[in-house]
Amino acid sequence: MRIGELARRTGISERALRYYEEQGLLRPARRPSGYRDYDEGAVDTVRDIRTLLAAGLPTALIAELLPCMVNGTAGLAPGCPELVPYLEKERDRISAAIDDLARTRSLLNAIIAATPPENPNPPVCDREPAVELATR
DNA sequence: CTTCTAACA
DNA sequence: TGTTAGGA
Repeated sequence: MRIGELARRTGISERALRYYEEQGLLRPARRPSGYRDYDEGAVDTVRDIRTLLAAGLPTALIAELLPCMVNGTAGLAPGCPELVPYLEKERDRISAAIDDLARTRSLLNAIIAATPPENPNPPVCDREPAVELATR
């Protein structure tokens, strides 16, 4: 399929798809016309790329990881276990990030729970709202 | 009409 | 990343 179809099927802009190729994340074949030619697997690969990027993994690591997670099997393909240490490091970083967010959520929950609705005597705050608050 | 590369009021 | 120019 050409880039337009892949973009539609993944919801990722053509611009981003070309950028991923530039970063070594995708290696589409080329047609005589020069148009990129993606195989069906590209759809899933793009999903993995988005997931990994969203989690904060560096593109360089993702580029090495993708070819190591071939078929739908579990574990890295043979000849790839050297990546495990890096993956463990990313996993630990993500765990720490999750913990930080959980603390933030707890703090907000405490504030929300301790704030009575329709506060008749609001705390002092003379500043104007920075943004229009939705009234719904 | 679709895609390509290169570049940025 | 978006967008656009200038081509194929």
